[in-house]
Amino acid sequence: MSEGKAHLNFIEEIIEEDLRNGKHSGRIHTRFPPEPNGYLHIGHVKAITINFELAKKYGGKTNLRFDDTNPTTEDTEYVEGIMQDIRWLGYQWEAEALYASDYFEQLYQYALKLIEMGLAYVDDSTPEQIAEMKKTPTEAGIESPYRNRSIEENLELFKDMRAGKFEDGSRVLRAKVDMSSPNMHMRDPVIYRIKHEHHHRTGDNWCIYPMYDFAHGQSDSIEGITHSLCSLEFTHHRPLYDWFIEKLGIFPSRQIEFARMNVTYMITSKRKLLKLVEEGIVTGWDDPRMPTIAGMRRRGYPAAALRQFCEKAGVAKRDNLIEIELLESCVRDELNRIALRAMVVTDPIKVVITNYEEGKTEVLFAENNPEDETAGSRELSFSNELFIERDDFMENPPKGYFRLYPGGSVRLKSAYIITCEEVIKDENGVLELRCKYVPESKSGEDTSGLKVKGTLHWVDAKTAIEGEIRDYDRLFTDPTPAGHDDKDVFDFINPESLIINKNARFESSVALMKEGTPYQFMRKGYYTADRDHRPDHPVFNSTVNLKEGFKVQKA
RNA sequence: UGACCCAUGGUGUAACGGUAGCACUACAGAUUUUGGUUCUGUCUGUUAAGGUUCGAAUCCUUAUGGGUCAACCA
Repeated sequence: MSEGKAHLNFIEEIIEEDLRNGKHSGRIHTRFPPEPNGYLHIGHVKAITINFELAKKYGGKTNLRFDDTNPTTEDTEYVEGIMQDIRWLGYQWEAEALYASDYFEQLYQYALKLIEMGLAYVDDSTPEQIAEMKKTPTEAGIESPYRNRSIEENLELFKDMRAGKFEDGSRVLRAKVDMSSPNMHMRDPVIYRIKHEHHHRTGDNWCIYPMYDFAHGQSDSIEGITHSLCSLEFTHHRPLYDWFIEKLGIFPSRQIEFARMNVTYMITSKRKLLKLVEEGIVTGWDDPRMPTIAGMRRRGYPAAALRQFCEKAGVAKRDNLIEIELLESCVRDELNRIALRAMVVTDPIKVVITNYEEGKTEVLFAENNPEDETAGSRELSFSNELFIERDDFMENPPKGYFRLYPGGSVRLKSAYIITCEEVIKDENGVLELRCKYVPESKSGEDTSGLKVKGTLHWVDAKTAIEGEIRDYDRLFTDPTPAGHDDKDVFDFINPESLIINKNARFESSVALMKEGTPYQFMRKGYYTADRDHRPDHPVFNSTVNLKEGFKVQKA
């Protein structure tokens, strides 16, 4: 890392302050606490990196704890997916994955303790009545008629709740805090509800389940979490978090809130993401256009780039909207370093080399990665029939165009310099280009003395493999699709977010390429083989384009 | 209109009472067998008004703007 003064974010400042004061003997322990009810997305990546990187930086530990206190929405399927995603991001949690449901008995005991202290009561009111009595933020709430039940009665009722003697929704356990607090969360929050439902881990052992507020802080405390990092919307929960810890006299974990990350052209609403899948706008949770970790992985975004992105985006408490260009920059930066180069012509136009012996095939060599000598080189076949990109030829080139045009010369990457001598057309356009090559201009041993402006990618028509390229663009046409009061995100679906091209010609080495490995198709962009990829039928997903310094205006 | 949080270039984030910096973006230029990479440069900023101070992005006050909170969700 860079020398000089370290720029600490506000969480690091708090941690270093705690370290200076010898708090918790210098121990740092964080946690990532997803609810297993969906797939992880870009917003979670932020939370994951903050928790794991902070612990790493200060020699601490990070737990993975599933916040599984609501059996209605949770499932083991999600547990598996979440663990896979975190591992893929490059993080390893402390020991085994933990579950809030492992603490159900302990939490129950805490609740009994609270009742015994006169700080919790069973309320028989309906949900509507409870909401009514809470009133509004500007108006003090009123106390429930059940608020002053005796401790004995509360104990008996709560035990009966656990024993399954009551119907769902007929009663709840509430903490006795302050019905007139300006903080709505302190107005006697519900801490246990009755749900006769099957839990993905505890099965049918319980019919009462703790609410978030009664599970999260205590779980942190049980695990000895020192710094419990969460997003800003939990700020109002902190007084309650502290209240339970204080009344119960348990380990004082500290909650710290940061602003969650928003990225242009992306949405993170679970409901809306689900709708994209259900309506078939995308092919699934791992569609390469999805902001899910699974989607970004399939798209070809490297885990290191995602980590780098979060680090560069920083952490603070103000609302933010980070431009997706920063993410793409991180992706390109990483890919430029590691991606092997290859040549693929996406929209082929045939080139015949008139002065090259027909039937002859020559082997040329091309470096795999100019950024990395150890990446070695590969073989390319060359013959009198080639393909180049349709965009790389213009009959009437504009000023500043230095690709191929009638009478013009270009270098074919890692091969020879060619000159266009004849254009064969029909009414639909250019059919074929007839060119001469310069034998002395062979790449690496060029004695021709010729200098050309342009270098084009190409493939040998005789050995090229035909295949498919799936070109992905932003899913939405608006940078903040969810940020309009008068419009829905579905009003901003980009109709061209996926363009499938089945006419691409790949150099023959594509047969050796593997799913998930990043490649740079020279002068086009970064791509990764999809799971549908086969050696004889290539299928690649576009990850991100190369930066373009020159744009050809289409006629 | 109750409480709480926040306000630095187009975007994000630093500066902890003492030269407003870095990154992304955009735009130039150099290098280049990828119009990529690399390198160099340019543009643009402390929400406002008062106050404290030799000195304020930073401390205080007020205003303005934005956000959050009223699930038996997390």
